[in-house]
Amino acid sequence: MARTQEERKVETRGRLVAAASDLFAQHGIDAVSVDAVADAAERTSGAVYAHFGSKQGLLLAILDEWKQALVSVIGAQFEVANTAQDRLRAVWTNFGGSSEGHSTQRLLLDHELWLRASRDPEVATMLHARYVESREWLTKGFAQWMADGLIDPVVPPAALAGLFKAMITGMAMQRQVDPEAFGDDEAVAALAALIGVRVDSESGHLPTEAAKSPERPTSPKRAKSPERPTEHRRYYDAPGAVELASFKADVPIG
Amino acid sequence: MARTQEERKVETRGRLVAAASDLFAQHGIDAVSVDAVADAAERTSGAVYAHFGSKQGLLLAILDEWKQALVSVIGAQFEVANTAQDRLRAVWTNFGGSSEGHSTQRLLLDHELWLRASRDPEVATMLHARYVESREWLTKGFAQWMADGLIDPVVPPAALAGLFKAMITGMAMQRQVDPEAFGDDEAVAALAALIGVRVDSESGHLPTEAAKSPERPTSPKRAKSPERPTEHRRYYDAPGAVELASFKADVPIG
DNA sequence: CTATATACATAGGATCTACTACATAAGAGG
DNA sequence: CCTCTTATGTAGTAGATCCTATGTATATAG
Repeated sequence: MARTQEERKVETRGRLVAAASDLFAQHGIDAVSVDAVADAAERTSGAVYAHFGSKQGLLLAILDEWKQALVSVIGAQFEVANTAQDRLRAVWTNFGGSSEGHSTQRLLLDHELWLRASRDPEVATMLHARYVESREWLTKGFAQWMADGLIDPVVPPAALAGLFKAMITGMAMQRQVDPEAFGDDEAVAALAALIGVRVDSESGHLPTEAAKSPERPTSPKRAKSPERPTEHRRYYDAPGAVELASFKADVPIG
Repeated sequence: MARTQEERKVETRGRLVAAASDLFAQHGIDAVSVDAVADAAERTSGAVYAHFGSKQGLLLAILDEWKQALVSVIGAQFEVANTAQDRLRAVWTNFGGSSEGHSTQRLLLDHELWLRASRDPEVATMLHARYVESREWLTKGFAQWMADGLIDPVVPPAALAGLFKAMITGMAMQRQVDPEAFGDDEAVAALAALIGVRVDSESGHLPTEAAKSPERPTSPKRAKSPERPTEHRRYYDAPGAVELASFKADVPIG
């Protein structure tokens, strides 16, 4: 079986990155030796240094590899369900809810990287880029939802994207150490409150976008009765309100 | 200067724990050697092993030491301001807002411990205990606020405590890597939405508790007009609603 | 004042790890 | 086939780290 050198190279690189991701997530970066990674990839440490130059280089390669994969995953989740509540639930179960298997590994590795980024500028730069990308993606989604009248968030979409990710991450962390802190329903309710999901009080469901979209085309001012003093403040009332375009960075979910 | 042996022992133990906390937070647990800790405490590694038996033991001792300190800090923050909005702002600036100095170190060490807890059951047990304690404390506070009619959260107080901490932690993380993701105002707005701060629409302030408390003594059902289909769901409408007593654990802020 | 126990210091061993030269095998090109 | 280049394997080193065994000075007790 004659394989081209390029193929060989690509495969081992893939093997090494995959093995490193798994091991780093499972045992922590510092607890995993370069040799262990190479063994798991059925290669040797020589290959690691030929490809990445150092253990740090391997780490950065992992980060680079992740930029795309993540966005597409969360994107898919957002499109399957068609009530907003169900979408939130899907996202939550996928990224924070299930406390075993893949999503936990993702969470652990993400935190490992976060910690390193807080101390190593090089890692910080790459992680920041990843966050920015995912934030922009989420921002667009939320802006569309707003335009469709599906949601009525307390902050503008750009900030909403960051806060949404922050909330998911925070909730996932909490659940990891203390599973009884809150239930899935409460988690979803909290997310709903943040993004201001409009709920049909009878069905508990959001109208479908097709039916609703023409009704509120550009997120007009909500007709609120001035005599209700306990209404939540909306972002367009708030003094610190900012425009969508003024935001530049965000944090991804995985 | 004749010091009793007990005094000597207590002092070195304190020195070691303090030095370890600082160094671990600053450089990460794995990057700090036992000798480095001892040096910083002006002792030797022998003292470390005499006191804690292992590096892990030192870690657990740090966790133990922290259980109290934290609760009192956040407690103080909650009492200084008297509008709910200002209290939220105070908590946020103290734990997540400022991206330098003490609060960042706390954040880093907290994450370091969280990561270890996710892999080491022994650490997990202690961290869990710490979370439980702080959750119970927060729950009481929120329950009181609800009774005073200050807030109208989307979930019951017990879950609210966990979600509140989750949100703060998540936001602080986000800001660490991407400071431009959202502003302080948006962060506070998000917290306000979660806990359902009642805002006087004219002043933007919550009435003082003294003035408000007699008015709504036990968080009665909010008079909501049935014809407003986009109202947020409240926890007492939700199917997964749970009683306060059924919650047992929570996550501390520091 | 002597004896014992305590709290910490000192020195070193065994192990591990990131990384480096060098070796080898296999594809690429003529 | 014969050479050049590339991808990976092999072996070894220097340094760091956790921990142990033992020494020592100070406090406490009789």
